[in-house]
Amino acid sequence: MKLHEFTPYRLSVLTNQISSLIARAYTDRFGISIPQWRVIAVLGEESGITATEVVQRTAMDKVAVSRAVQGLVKGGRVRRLASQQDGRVAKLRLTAKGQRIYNEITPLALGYEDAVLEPLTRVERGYLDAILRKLSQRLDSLEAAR
Amino acid sequence: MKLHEFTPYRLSVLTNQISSLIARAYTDRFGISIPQWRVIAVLGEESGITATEVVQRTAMDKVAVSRAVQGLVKGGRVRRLASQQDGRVAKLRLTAKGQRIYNEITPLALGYEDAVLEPLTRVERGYLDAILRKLSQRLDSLEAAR
DNA sequence: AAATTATAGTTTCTCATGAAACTAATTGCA
DNA sequence: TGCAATTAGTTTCATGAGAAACTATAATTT
Repeated sequence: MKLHEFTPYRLSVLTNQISSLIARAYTDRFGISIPQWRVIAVLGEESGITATEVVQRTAMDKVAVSRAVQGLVKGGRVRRLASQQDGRVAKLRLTAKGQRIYNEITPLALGYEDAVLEPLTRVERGYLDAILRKLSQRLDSLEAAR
Repeated sequence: MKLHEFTPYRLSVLTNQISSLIARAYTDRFGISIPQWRVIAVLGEESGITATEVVQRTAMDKVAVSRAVQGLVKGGRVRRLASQQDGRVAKLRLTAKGQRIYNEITPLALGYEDAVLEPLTRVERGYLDAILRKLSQRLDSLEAAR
């Protein structure tokens, strides 16, 4: 049993390295956390969705979404709009300020992705995509089976 | 910008899924955390090393190692031996109980690895290994450059 | 040898996170 | 209709993690 050959361990170390690299950039330049960035990203893709829909699209915990949205609302980056039909839910939209962050942060994020993937060949990138797709599906079914 | 196509995001979600699957198994069956398991794993590979050497071999934070070791000592799984030559350091060894956990947990861990990687072909596994190797190196150099 | 600097490891403080409990509103059903 | 069961979202509570400060020892400099 060699820890450094154990795939879950290798994945974990690598992912933490990538996440903290990117998290630092987000907090330094925009003062937002990764959960907040994820919320902005999905609202930038699709506006007017509810917190529950954000949960479904991001695999985030609902508590995490709740807190991220709270912070974004406080910072004037997201607006909450009470739904007419259902008193429990609120539709979420980026404010102009939120939209501006989305516009600025997107190329930054893609730049980091490029920087990280830089050493991979085109073929390796294709495999990476296929592998991630298969493993995600696999984990979903392992979780479902639990 | 599609979040679900963003590689760092995909890696992060996948890794968290794998980690919590495995963490649950460790805590349920052995009452140890992932940091504690990592310490056990390196001590199982190489006995008598110091906490600092554990830090170097695991990419863990030294605070995390300190706490993990504390818990393991308290649980009678690890023994601390003051060094003769250097009053600051302690050599760490698995106790018989710790060794037993190592022996039992290793096949369990490898079983999880197999279960997770099951949908990948032999070729994909080879690529995964190469990709992880390259990306880890890449992240090390991105961190060094910071 | 005394004073400075470096190293091993721990403690403290602050913040993030997830599970469970909770509130408020809605839906389903007797 | 009215009561039970769901659902959306928040709050509380218990952990866990990292940064910085701290203690004790060792190495280096003068």
